[in-house]
Amino acid sequence: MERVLTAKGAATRQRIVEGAAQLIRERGVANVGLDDIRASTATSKSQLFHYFPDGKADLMLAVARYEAEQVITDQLPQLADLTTWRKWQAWRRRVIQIYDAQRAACPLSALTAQLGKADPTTREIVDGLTDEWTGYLATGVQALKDSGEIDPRVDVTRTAHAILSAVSGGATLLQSTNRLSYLEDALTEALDNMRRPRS
Amino acid sequence: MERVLTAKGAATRQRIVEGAAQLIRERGVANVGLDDIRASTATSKSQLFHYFPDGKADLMLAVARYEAEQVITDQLPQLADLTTWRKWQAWRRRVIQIYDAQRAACPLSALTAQLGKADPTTREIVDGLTDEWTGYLATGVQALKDSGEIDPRVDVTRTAHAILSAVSGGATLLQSTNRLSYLEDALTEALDNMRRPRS
DNA sequence: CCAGGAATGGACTGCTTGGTCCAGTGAGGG
DNA sequence: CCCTCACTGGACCAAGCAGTCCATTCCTGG
Repeated sequence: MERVLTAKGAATRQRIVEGAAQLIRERGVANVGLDDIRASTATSKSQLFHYFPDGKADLMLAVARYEAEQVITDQLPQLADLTTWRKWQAWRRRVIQIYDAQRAACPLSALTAQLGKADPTTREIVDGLTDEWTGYLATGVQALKDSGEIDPRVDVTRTAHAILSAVSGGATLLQSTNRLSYLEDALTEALDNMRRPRS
Repeated sequence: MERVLTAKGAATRQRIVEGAAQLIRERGVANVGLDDIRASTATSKSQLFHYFPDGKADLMLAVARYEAEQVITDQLPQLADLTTWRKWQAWRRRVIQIYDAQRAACPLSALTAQLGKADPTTREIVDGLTDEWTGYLATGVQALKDSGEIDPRVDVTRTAHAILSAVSGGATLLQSTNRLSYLEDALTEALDNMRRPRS
């Protein structure tokens, strides 16, 4: 599976993945062919198959991995340091800023919906991203509990799930309606909710 | 644009739309061709173009309209009667039941992501659905305020947006991860949040 | 400096698929 | 009864696209 790559080869491969990701964000995966990627990245057909022997599916998987990684790194460092209420707010602003800027598709949902949902490799990528993201959020909720900033009766997992759902849903609706308010409102509510006393 | 349709013709057209919708739910829009639809609905190529003169795009739009309508009607009558807290809970159960049953794709996000996001007709369909859905939810939140079941300081629009985002995000994550807990947790939190006293 | 494998260019192929065309069939209104 | 027009069947076409192949160039270690 793994081939020997020189530094130059690795650079070309990376250029292909990033160029393909860019095109897919702009036009959607259905409207991007290998020839488009070839033209956009100044490569030739044989290079595409040299670096991705299994063809388009192989390349799309690499793009999915790249985008999944981007989703997390775009939110760093805030996502990894949710230790105080103020830092949660900073993360919230960061998330809104990211999605406001890219508008287009949340790569996560775009790729999930469009690559075969049944494909186990795709599932693995998405599951990994979801778990990692949930983990960061849960750690942050727990930190607020530990420091006494929120009610100790708060259910950590459920709260983390609710917050992630808010981001995901807000991003989906942003993409559908081009209105940012869903994401803003959903995040505001989900975060405020965390601080309200339990009954 | 509008052609004369006999009763028989209308039935055939409807059979095509429903069959196409079914196939798309199962396999995703990228993996459904006109020949698949033709085979699955026991029709011929010429019928497809007879009822949808502009071809595949035309048919896909009809499917989108059909699915958007389904999203609302599936939630009736509960969605239209959110006048007490118990009825909100009944709606919540209904939503979870629907998505648990269909698992596959939320037709909304599936179609949104895959048809051209830029296409104004698609946007119109999705916007209409979103607005209608938000409207039902906002009416329900207002009803609880009017009856005194929730704090009068609750922001109706923001709450409605947060709840819709919770459903959308929960559905997206269900589709991605095949786990129902995101939707359950997000809805539980969003609804509980509505009842908590404001500060 | 020279082999040998990595990297690149681009022509070519075969299949899939959206879309066209025309020849028939059938049912309802005059 | 029959004439018209909606309806149906399916062969056929052309374009787009993933994937193949081979010739050529580049780079690096020995």
